[in-house]
Amino acid sequence: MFKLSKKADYGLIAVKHLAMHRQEHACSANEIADEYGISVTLMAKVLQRLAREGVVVAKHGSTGGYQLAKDPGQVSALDVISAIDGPVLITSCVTSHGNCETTERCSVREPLRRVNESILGVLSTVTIAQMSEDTNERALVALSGPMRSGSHMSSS
Amino acid sequence: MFKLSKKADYGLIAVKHLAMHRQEHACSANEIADEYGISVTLMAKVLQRLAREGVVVAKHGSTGGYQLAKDPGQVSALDVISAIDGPVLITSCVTSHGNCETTERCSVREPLRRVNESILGVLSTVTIAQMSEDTNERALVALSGPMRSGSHMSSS
DNA sequence: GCAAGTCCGACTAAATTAGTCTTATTATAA
DNA sequence: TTATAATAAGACTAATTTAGTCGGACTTGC
Repeated sequence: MFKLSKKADYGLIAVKHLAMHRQEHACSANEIADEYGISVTLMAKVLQRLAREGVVVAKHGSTGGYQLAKDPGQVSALDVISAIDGPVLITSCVTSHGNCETTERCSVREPLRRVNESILGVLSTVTIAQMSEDTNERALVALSGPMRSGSHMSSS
Repeated sequence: MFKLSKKADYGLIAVKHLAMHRQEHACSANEIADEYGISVTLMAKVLQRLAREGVVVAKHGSTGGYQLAKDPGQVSALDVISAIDGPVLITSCVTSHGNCETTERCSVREPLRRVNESILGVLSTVTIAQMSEDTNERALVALSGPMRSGSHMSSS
């Protein structure tokens, strides 16, 4: 399809959570997973991947957990997504070395490469800090009423 | 991941081919698949999907084949992709009715929805006509030399 | 030193996607 | 009218990707 993997999704949730508890203690995978009703082991897996890629830092031991490695304003959604899923490429053809078997005859490659860069641009623009701000707004709205339908129509 | 499906890829190739042979006879699935070295049956499957969605029109019979339903300038990459893969949604949460189990607690939904719309915007901007133009440029360049590496660095 | 709690990496299972095969339908051409 | 060449559609298999699990290693605190 054209979808973010669930892991990347969880990764964004986790990183956002860490951003909002930045000044406090390190958050364990257990704590985060519990808060959002996600499988603990799966969340742990996502976090350790983020740690390996340097997005978060892990602290071992009984009081351990994870913390953001950088300032929330310095971490983009693209950083998180590509840390978990690898480089964002909308087609296999787009990769630097990648030539699919259709190679020279395939003329959609160049236009798609341009589209790919646009998407990278969008994703790298959005920072964790922005996503956290947005959360606060929504939380306030949620307090004033349930607000189910309406207010968001997708342009299909 | 975050990748276009192969079928969508093939769909774009096929539609582009049809755009470039617009004034001529209808192109059969066999002809297109052969030209790009793709499995005939798979290409047929992709084309019949595009026909069902109204992107191309099918002509039965011995001199039959496929033709573009609209002007190449009126068909966007998004039209082709969503015809084959369904609506483009970067997360399952983004859908109109869709509430993942994390529902209210998940605060990444709104920011991601915005990102999703940006991507839709990019994809709907690119038309088949543009992609065909681009092809012609590349063909000319290909004549003057192999040109392998260089000229495109991805921002990773 | 010992125990509790955490991270880490390899492994297995499930779901999605890619691709194939077969049969039916349609329209042209002889 | 009959043969031929094309699309249409569905079931089916295989491969890849993604989701989720398990046991081991490490660090802290008692």
